[in-house]
Amino acid sequence: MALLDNLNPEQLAAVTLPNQHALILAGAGSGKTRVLTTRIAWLIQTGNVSPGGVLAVTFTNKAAREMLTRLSAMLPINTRGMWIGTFHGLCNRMLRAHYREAGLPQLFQILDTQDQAGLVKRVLRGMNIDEDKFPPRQVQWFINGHKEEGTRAKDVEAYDDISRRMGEIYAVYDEQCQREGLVDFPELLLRSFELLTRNEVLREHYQSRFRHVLIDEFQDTNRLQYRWLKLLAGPHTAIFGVGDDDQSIYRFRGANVGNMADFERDFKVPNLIRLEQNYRSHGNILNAANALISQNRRRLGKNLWTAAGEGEPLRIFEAQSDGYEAHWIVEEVQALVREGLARNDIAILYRSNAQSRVIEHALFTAGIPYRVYGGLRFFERQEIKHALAYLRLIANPEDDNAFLRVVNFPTRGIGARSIEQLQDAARSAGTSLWQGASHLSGKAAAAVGTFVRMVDALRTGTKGLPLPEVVDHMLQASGLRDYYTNERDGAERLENLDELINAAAAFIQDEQATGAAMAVVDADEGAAQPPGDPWLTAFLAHAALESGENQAAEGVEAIQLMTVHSAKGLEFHAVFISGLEEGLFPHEQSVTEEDGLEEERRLMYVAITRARTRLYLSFAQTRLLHGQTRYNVASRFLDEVPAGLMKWLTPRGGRLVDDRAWQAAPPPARLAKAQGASGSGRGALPFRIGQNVVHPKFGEGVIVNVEGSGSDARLHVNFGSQGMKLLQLEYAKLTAA
DNA sequence: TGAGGGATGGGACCA
DNA sequence: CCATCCCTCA
Repeated sequence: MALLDNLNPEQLAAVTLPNQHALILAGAGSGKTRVLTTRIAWLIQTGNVSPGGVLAVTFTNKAAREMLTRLSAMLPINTRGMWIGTFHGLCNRMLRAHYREAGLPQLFQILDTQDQAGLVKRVLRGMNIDEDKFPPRQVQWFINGHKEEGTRAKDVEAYDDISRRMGEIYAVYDEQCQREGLVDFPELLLRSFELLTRNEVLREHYQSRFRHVLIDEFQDTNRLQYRWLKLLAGPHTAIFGVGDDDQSIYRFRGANVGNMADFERDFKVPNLIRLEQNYRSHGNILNAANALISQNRRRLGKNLWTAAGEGEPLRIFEAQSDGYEAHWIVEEVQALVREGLARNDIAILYRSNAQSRVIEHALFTAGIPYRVYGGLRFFERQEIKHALAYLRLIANPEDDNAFLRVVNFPTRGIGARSIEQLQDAARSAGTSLWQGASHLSGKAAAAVGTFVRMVDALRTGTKGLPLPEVVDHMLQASGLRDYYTNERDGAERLENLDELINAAAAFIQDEQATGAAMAVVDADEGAAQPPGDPWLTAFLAHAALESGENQAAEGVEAIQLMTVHSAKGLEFHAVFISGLEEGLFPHEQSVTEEDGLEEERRLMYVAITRARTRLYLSFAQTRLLHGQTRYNVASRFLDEVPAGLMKWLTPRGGRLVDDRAWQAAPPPARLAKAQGASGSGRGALPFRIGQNVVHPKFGEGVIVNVEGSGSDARLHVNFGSQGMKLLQLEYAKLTAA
């Protein structure tokens, strides 16, 4: 069968397993996605299952899209009836189809993280709670944490005053969501879970429908997601879990690697297959990764190998400062590009976003195109959020969040005072702000009334129009377009608003092709047409569920800059891992966390395994972080890679810098210029190593070493009986003896 | 209402 | 250092 050509024995075994539960331990670069999609295609082609009997879950929309694309290339089938998507996307689909049973309004809307934070703040104010004692962020974390454990407000364990109060806030928050018809991300899952738990008929319907449930990135599932899967699996359902415990790097957002072991135990999984042949990296890179990860104690165990040769050694570079490190990276990048390597096949990775600035600066100065991943995405931009708020009001005027966001944007003379009156009116009448508007009197009533009439006109005026035209009309009538036209730096925002019209058009096109998100018109669930515009509702859900990474301009061929986290799943010919310093990578906060160091090591493992042929590791002796210079020790991860695999580009071990070293290697001219005044005057320390000095408190001592330079310099001074002290030159009152 | 000052805090991510 | 938030003041 052509489908199975070119699979290795383990892949083949996984793809053609009988209808039983299976756990596939898929190492980095072992063809995981291929196995998943081929498995689905094989199941369908051999008549084991119909497309409608398949449910496949991923974590990102990108992964879901990729699966669908590959699948339709393999099989001439309509993917419409298949349930392939993210956990949240599939839960949304289920809740749309059974909104009544789930206790939701038909047009419920989805809150993203920002919206949720706004609502939490509103609830806190409404309850007259001190935001210093209950920071909105923590409240949000509390609520989401409990939802992800499957715990409702009434079941929250109150072990002290704080947690009791938090529980009360949680309850009020949920009431408010229910009143406004809003559902946050964890709520999508919890609602869907509760729906299946309580409704036996539905549960059995889905259990018998889905004969094959497949899960990508099993190591990233949280507890609720695992329980959801367990609930969905009926007596005739085979679960096919694919994951890699060594690549579990999302514990901080609730992922529970233990789910893999639990799955094996709970379902007495008869098939455990390891995919250990790596098709991505050269031997030295893999061996480095293997050696590093073998330091972790809690592993299911796996060892990658490759048929490709050893390849090049890892290249290690020690820089004197973060600026040097960036400069060196740029030089290497230029050399690689000169050799003919495509720029987008080169990635520069870092542990935290703050590191990107220096690197960007160096790339920019050298005129090298680059692209930074992360940051604000399309649907998170303020102008887009504003536009979406108007659309939400068209779909559902009871949406207080949307109402508050745009009632006075663009400004129309509705100040804090009027809004307060409106909120009071709504609260005492027990209604939404929209309804509360009719209870107002005086000046506020007039201004708010104008707004309400405008939105009403918008709704009636766009009824029946194609979605892109609805958006276009809204941009005009709301005044958003005018506002950004007159705004000084509004050009880009204006472009984004136009892009929103395109996004709406593209959404409709996609939907007509695949029909994935339009659960409301999903015939086999028997849902009736909703009263509003179903396209608008679906588009709003899409905007909340899909952050819009793909809306970003692809741009020219550019160097890829990103955190190690966002590099997961990607691969490049050449990879730079920068900032390999204790405290940064591994991150300092990780050492106090349980399993923290192991997670950092897994993160490093992910980073290493991104590289196909060339891998650079670098660190800097000094780094400007949070406005002050930090003096670094090389990351322990460098010691955990066998020395034989590495080639040091700088002399090994000369970690501390003295003033002569600075003079021997002056900063490159370009960099010095870029750094301005701070680049000058280096090396001109008033002290030298070996000099005798006097300190007012410690007495006489001798300088044994110098770190850094200029005002950042730190001196190691041996004060004899007083011990060795590390003194910041700027503050220490030292005088020559 | 909105610009600007001052305090504050700073790990990583997707839905 | 930098971004963000809140508060003040014109």
